[in-house]
Amino acid sequence: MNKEKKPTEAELEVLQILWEHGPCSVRFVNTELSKNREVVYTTTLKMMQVMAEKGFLQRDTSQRTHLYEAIIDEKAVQEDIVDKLVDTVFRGSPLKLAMQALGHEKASAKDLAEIKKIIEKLEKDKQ
Amino acid sequence: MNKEKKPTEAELEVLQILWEHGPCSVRFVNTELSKNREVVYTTTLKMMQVMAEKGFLQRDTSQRTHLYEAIIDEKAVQEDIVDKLVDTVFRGSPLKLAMQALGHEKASAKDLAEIKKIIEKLEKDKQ
DNA sequence: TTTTTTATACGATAATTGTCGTACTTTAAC
DNA sequence: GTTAAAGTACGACAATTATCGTATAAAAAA
Repeated sequence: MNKEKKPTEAELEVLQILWEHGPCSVRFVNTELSKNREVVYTTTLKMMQVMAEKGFLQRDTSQRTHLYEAIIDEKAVQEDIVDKLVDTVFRGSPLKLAMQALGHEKASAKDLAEIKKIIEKLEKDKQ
Repeated sequence: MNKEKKPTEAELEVLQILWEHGPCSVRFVNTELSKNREVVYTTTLKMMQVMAEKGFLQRDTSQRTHLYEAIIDEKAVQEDIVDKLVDTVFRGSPLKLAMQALGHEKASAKDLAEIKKIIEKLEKDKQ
C-alpha cells in the first residue's frame, strides 16, 4: 500500500504524535515537537506537507487550519523497522534485539513480568 | 567516546561485517556486501575511507592492501539505536519493541529459556 | 476599519549520503 | 621488460533531508 518509502527519523517523530492524538493541526504538532527540541513552525509545516505528498498523511483543508491525519499503519511501520534493524544491526537475531530492548533503562518491572508471561505462553504452545 | 554521530544505514552494513570478521580489506567487505546488493568497489572503498575519517574505523596501511577495523563498540551502537527506536517508534515502550522482535521469528525452546533467565536477572537487578 | 495575529504556500539552501569515474601506483603475470 | 591486474586517492555528482525566510491570505482584535 504505502510501503514505497519508509519515513525518515524526523518524519517518525511527527507520525508518532499523529498516531497518538489522531488528526492534528500543524500548530499542535509543532508544539509537541518543541517539547523535545527547537523547531521553527514553518519547518514542521513544510515537513507535514511533504509527508502528505509522500502519502504518509492525509489532510483536511475544509477549515482554514488544516488537519493532518496519519494514513500509514503504525504496526506496519514498526514491523518494517524492526525487520531491517534485525538484519543490519543484530546480525539477524531478533532475540538479541529483544534482549537489548528489555535491558533498556526504561523497561519497567511490569514490562518484564508481562513479557515473561508471554514467553511462558510461547513455551506452552511449543509443546 | 565515539558517539559524535551515529552510523548511517549503509555504514551499519559495513560495520556488521567488520564486527563479525575482524579487520578486513576493502575487497573482502565489498564482496560480502555484494551478496546482498550490487555495489561498485570504489563505492565501498570511499565509504570505508569516510568511516575512518569519522572515527568509526581504524586502518592499517602498512601493507599495500589496507586493513580496516571497527573501533566503535557493537553493543554501544546497538544500545544507541534501540534507545532511539523505543523513543521514536514505540512511544517509549521497550516492551512493545521486544514483543515485536520476538514475534518476528519463532524462537527455539532454548532461546526462550535463555531470555527468561535474563529477564529474571533483570528483575533481580531492578530491586 | 485598521492593525495584529495566525495560517498556508513556496522557494532557496546547506548538509549529508551514496554513488561512481578517473587517475595514479604497485604488484603479479606473461 | 611489458602488460595486465589489483589496489588507493580524490573529486564530482544527484538525490534526499531538514531547515527556514519571505510572501500572502484570512481571521481576530483593537
